Amino acid sequence: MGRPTVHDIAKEAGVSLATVDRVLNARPGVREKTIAKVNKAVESLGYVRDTYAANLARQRQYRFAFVLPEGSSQFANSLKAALQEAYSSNVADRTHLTIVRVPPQDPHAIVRALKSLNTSRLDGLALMVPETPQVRDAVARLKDAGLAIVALVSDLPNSRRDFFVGVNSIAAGRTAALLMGRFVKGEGEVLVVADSLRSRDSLERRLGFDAVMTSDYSNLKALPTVEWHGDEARMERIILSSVAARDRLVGVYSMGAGNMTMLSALRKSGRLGELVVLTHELTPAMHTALAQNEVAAVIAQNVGHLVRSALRVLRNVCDELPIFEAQERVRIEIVLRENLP
Amino acid sequence: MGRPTVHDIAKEAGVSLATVDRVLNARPGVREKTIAKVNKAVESLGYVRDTYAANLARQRQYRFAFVLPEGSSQFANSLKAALQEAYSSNVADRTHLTIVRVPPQDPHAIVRALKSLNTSRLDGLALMVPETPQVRDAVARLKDAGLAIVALVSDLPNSRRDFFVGVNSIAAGRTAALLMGRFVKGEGEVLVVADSLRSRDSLERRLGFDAVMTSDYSNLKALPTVEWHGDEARMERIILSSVAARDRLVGVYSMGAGNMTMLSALRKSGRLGELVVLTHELTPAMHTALAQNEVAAVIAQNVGHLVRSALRVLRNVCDELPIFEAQERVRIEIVLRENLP
DNA sequence: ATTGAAAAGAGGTACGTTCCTCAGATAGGG
DNA sequence: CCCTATCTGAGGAACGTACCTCTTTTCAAT
Repeated sequence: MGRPTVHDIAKEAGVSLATVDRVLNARPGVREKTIAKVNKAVESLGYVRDTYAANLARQRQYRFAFVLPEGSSQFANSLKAALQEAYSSNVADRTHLTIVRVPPQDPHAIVRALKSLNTSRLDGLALMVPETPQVRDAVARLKDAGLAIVALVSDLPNSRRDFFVGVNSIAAGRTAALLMGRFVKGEGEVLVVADSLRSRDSLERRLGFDAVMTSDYSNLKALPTVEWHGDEARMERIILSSVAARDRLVGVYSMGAGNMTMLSALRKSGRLGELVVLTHELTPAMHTALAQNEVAAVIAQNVGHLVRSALRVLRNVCDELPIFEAQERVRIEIVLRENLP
Repeated sequence: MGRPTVHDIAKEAGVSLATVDRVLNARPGVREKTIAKVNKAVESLGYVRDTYAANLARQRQYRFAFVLPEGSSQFANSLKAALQEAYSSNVADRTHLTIVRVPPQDPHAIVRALKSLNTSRLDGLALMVPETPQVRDAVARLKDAGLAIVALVSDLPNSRRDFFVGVNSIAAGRTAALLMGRFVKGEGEVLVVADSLRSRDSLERRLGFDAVMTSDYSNLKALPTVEWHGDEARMERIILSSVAARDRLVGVYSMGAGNMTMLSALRKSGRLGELVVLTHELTPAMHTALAQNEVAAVIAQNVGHLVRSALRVLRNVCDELPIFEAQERVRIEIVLRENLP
C-alpha cells in the first residue's frame, strides 16, 4: 500500500535491516556486491527515505546564521521579516537561526563579525555582504572550518561559497533597460543613481543596463552613474541639479537603496510626473509609489523565495545532497501598478 | 535547549501526557480548567507541535486528486509536470496524488468524472475547470461528502469550495492593458483574442483589460473579443483578415490558449514585427517567442507555486488548520525577453 | 584446516507524537 | 454516605529511521 520502508528493501534485497542502513547511510563494512543488491532493491521498489522520520531519529538540528547588512535598509529588514516568518513556519523545521547584522560599508567590521562566529556551534552561513578581498578570505576560512556557505543576493565569487542564491544582476539591469526603453516615448537622457558602484550587484546592473540600452534603444542616452555613498543630502543636491540642468531628462533608474530620498527630491523638482522612474526592491515605500503612479516599475526579487531557497541549499549542503539548480533560481520580478501583490 | 515537547508541557502544566494529548487534539474528557492549564503551558513554553512526528505517528496519508483539462493545452501539461515534481520532492510528503483529466468544454463529462470519484478514498480535490452550474453543484456535493476543495487557476464561486488558488484575473487583464498602453508608441487599435469568453478567467481578463484601457489609454482602442472556440483554422482566418483590414492595428492581446496558431498567423501576415503582442502563460513556445522578440511580454503565473499552494491549502483544510492567505496569494508575473527564467 | 578480519545479521533503544487500555481520582446527585 | 459518570493518570505500542552493541557468517590468506 503505502511507501516502501527500509524493512521492505531489506526483504527485497535479502539482507538485514542493519545492512540496508549501512548502505543507505554510506557506512563502511559492506561488500560492493551487497551494496549493489540493496541499491537495486531501492530502485525497483522506488524507495525514498522519509526525511522527517530520519531527522526525527537522528535528532538533526541545523544551526544556521544569516549575516545581513545593518542600518535602515528596507530590503534587509524585509529579508529579516521573511526569515522570521520561515522560522515560525515549518519551512525552518529543526533549524536554529541566528541573525547577525554587520555594517555593510566596513569590511573590517564584517571580517571581525565573521571571525567571532563560533564555528563549532554552527552548520551553515548565508551572507549578504559586499564583496571585498578581506571578506572573501574570511568566508574561505569559514568554509575550511566545515560550514556550508551560501552567498545571498550579492555573489561572492572565489570565496569557496557553496552556492549563490539571488538573481542575476546583469539580467536585472537588462530588464530595467528594456522597461525604460519601452516605457519612454520619444528620446532623451536617463539618470542612473546608485549608492555606490563598489558593490558587485550595482556594478552588474549598470553593465546589463548599458548593454541593452546601447544595443536596443539608441534614442536614449544613459548618463554616468551618480553615486551618493549613503549621504542623503548629497543625493538630493545631485538630483535637483541634474533635473534642473537637463531638460531632455526622460527617465531615472535607481539601482540601489535610498529610493525614498530620490523620490522626494524628484517631487521637489516638480518634474516627477514626466519621468519614467524605475527602482529595485519592493519596499513598502515603493508599493505606495507604484500605486500613486510615481514609479513606473519596480524590479524585485521575492524575499520569501530567497530565504527558503537559502535554507534548502544550506540543508542540502550539510547533508551532502545535490542541489536542484532549477528550483533555486530566483526570478526577476517586475512589479507594476496593476500587479502589485 | 531544543524545542519543547509534549512531555515538557505535561510537566509545566502539572498534568499527564495523556491529558496534554487530549487537549492538543481536542478530544473529549477534559475539564475546562484543565484545558486552560494546558493551553497556558503551551503558550508560556512556546510549544509548537512537530507536524512530521505527528504525521508519522498518526500514519497520516493525504489522498488528493487534481482535475485538469485534457487536450494539448501546454499550460495544463506544465501544471501536470509541476505536480509530478512536487510528488517526487518532499513537498508532497505523505501525500498520494491522482490526476484526472477532463474535456474542459464538456460540463456533462466533467460532472461524470467528478461523480465517478470514490470519495471514501479521497481527502481533497483541486480542480481547474470552467465554471458551469452543473459543475458547481457537483463540487458542492463533493464538499458535502467531506472533501477539501480547492479551485485552481479559475475560481468556482458559490460552489462551496474552500479556497481559490490562482491569480486575480481582473488584475491580470489590467496588467496586460498597462503593458499594452506603455509599450505601444502612438495610437491605434488592439486586437483581443480568446478561445472563448465563456470561461470565467477570460471574461475577467477582458474586464480588467478594458477598464484600464479606457481609463488610462484613450489613444488605444480595444476591438471586440475574437473567439475561436478551439478551431485553429478559424482563428488563422480571423487573424489574417483582421490584420489585413485594419491598418491602424498596433497590438494583439491573446487572453488564452492557442498562442502558437496566433503567432504563425501573424507571421504569415507579415506585420508581426510592428505589433505589440501580449499573451498569457509561459509555455516553451512563448519562451522562444519572447527570446525572438515576437512577443513583447507574457503574463504568467508560476505553476510550481500554484501546485505547492494548492497542496498546502488542501492539507490545512484537512487538518482544520488556518490558511495563511498572504502566503497563498499567487503573483502575476511579467516575463520579458530579459528576465526569462 | 585454521585463523582472523571483514561483512552481515539480530535486536535493541531512541526521536516526538498519536492513540490505546486500564486504573485511579474527583465530583455531583441520590 | 455511597454510587456512578466524568476526568485524569500511567504506561505502552506504533510510525520510519538512525545508530548502537553483540553475535554469526563469509572468505581469503596462511
